[in-house]
Amino acid sequence: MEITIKEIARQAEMSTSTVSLALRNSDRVTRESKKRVLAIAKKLGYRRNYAAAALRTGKSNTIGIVSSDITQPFSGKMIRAVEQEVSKRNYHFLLFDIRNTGEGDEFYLELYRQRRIDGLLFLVSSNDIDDKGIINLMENDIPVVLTEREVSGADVPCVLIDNFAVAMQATNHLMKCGSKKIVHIAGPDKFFIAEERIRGYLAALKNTGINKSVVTAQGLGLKDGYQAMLHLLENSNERPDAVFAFNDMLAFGAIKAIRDKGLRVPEDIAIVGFDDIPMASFFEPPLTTVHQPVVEMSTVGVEILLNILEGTVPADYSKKTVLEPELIVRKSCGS
Amino acid sequence: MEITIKEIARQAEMSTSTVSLALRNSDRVTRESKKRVLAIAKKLGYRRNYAAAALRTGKSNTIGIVSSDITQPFSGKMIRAVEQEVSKRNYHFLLFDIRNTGEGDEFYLELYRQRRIDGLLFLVSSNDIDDKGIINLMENDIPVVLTEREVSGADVPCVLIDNFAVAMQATNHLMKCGSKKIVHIAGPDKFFIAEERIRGYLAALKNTGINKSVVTAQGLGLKDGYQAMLHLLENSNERPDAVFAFNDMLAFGAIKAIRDKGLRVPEDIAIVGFDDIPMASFFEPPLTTVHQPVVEMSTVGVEILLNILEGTVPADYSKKTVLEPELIVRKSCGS
DNA sequence: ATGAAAGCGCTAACAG
DNA sequence: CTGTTAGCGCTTTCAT
Repeated sequence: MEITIKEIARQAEMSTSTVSLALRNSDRVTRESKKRVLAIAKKLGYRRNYAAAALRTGKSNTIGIVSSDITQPFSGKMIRAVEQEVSKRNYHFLLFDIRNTGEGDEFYLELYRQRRIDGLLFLVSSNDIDDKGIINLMENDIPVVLTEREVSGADVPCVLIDNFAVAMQATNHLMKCGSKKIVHIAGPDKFFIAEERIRGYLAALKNTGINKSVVTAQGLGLKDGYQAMLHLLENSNERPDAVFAFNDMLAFGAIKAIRDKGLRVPEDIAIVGFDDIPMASFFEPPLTTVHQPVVEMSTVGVEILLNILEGTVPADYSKKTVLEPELIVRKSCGS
Repeated sequence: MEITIKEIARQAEMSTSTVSLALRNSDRVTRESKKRVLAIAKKLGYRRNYAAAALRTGKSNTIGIVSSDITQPFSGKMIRAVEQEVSKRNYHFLLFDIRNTGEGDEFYLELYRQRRIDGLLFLVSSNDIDDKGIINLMENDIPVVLTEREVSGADVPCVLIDNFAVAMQATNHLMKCGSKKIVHIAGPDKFFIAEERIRGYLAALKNTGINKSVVTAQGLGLKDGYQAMLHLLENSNERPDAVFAFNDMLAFGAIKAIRDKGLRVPEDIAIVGFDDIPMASFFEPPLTTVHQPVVEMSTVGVEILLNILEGTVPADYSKKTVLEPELIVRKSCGS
């Protein structure tokens, strides 16, 4: 038989409402009573039935996490950070890969109503869910927090890094290393951040006399980087001497293509990646790349969402949080 | 205002109980009535309140998924497969990284009672949760399914690959390629499968005259493979000419150590990995490794668990499902 | 085949 | 500060 507050109330000789309040540490209950209730609860091994509480309050203590692609190297890190933060604050989370949830926002609306999730954290930088979708969620009073992107024209809480600035920095670094013909392998169009990084790349090259050349990869995997690079090597009349890749996997794919063509990294072509996945430092040559504060990004995202849910948003709170990435210089651009 | 079955009942001029049955497609309701109910439900945008159903039935339509380490390359794949299967059958899942859940089984018992999860799927091959813990869960009537491991002496449903046989096959392959001194870099002791692979390695070498040599890595990362290999290279009087690594990341780490010592792969030292992560085919040299049917493993695991939950376990069901891994021969052992 | 009624365990007015 | 009471939305006897 499961222990309920009714049973505790009986043993403590109080009403269930007092027990309920005591259990939630309300200050409408005396210390004494709380102590008695807690003792009995502990003795009996009482566990709150969240389903009952959820039915009554309409709150489930559960948030939804939507990931771009849980298969990507750093998604795991983000999710683990989410788990830590969420459990610290006595919440749980339901995880969704956006590639499984179909188009648009109906899925999440459904989720919100059926499962009574309290809010939604998007770990998504693509337009698999677009601005309109996000706004629609907000208009349906679903608390939403975004990482890796923002919604222009609407005040949606978000936590970002400055992709533009760091892409510029990466490109500048390549120039500092002596590269004269720098190409950018961009992420697919559907990623908002791909566009920001393109802009950073272009800005760095402005007025330098260096030609601008952007190839868009088909996806985010090794294969996509390989193909993009191969295309570049086989179809441009002038061989690039440097590549700034949208992410490390594309960079690795590109390196493979470069080597397949009998060229060397960094001697013939220098490379900068993005993400600093574990492999980056172990690859030969060790990859110069941009380290993103992914753990912090997701942790902060969760914090903001839970603060909103609990009405404890700090007074000085700004909807837009910007975190600092860092260019990690290793060997793939020469030294 | 949320739409409830009460509202549907009012509009359909039936009782809530009939509506409830109709919505769940019971055959105690006429076709006609079902059709009417469904039409109205659709028109109104009715969404079942799972919290209420959970309170009433004690079932949450939610399972718990426990992962060894969501940061590992193939955890993402497994989890995505889980998500697909689970949502197909109208369930949800709560995800836990075993490194976040602390010691033993109390955590899951708690989870079961508080959140009313219906069952638990372990995607875990380590003894972070031990046999006793698993058995304890079962004795508390929590449906449990295991992947990547079994519990000796207890009939716990599990889905496995034959680590012993394939490790043997991998080692044999190395011999076939001409290696005479084959070393095994094993996974940490806490992984059950590490021991099985050691046994396979040893069995392959039995009566061949080849010395057996097992080094245990400290962890599963690149760094750990690097250190293990370095240790090997610096401390054994006779240099190995082949390495069978517990997984691909260890293999890559080992390769780095080999190269740092001025040796070549595969000319000086041949390598076989395990897991076939995406990088394996792109690495230089492309890595010979064991491909695990991870997607199938987790999909089957979920299927079994949900079948148990819904009482639809097939008659021919065997508690132990064994899946076939496959040795993928590439270039890292010579050709 | 359908309806009436009870109740899952909890929380929240409201009263005292 | 504590108790009484009602009810969240659903499922499930038990009648009819």
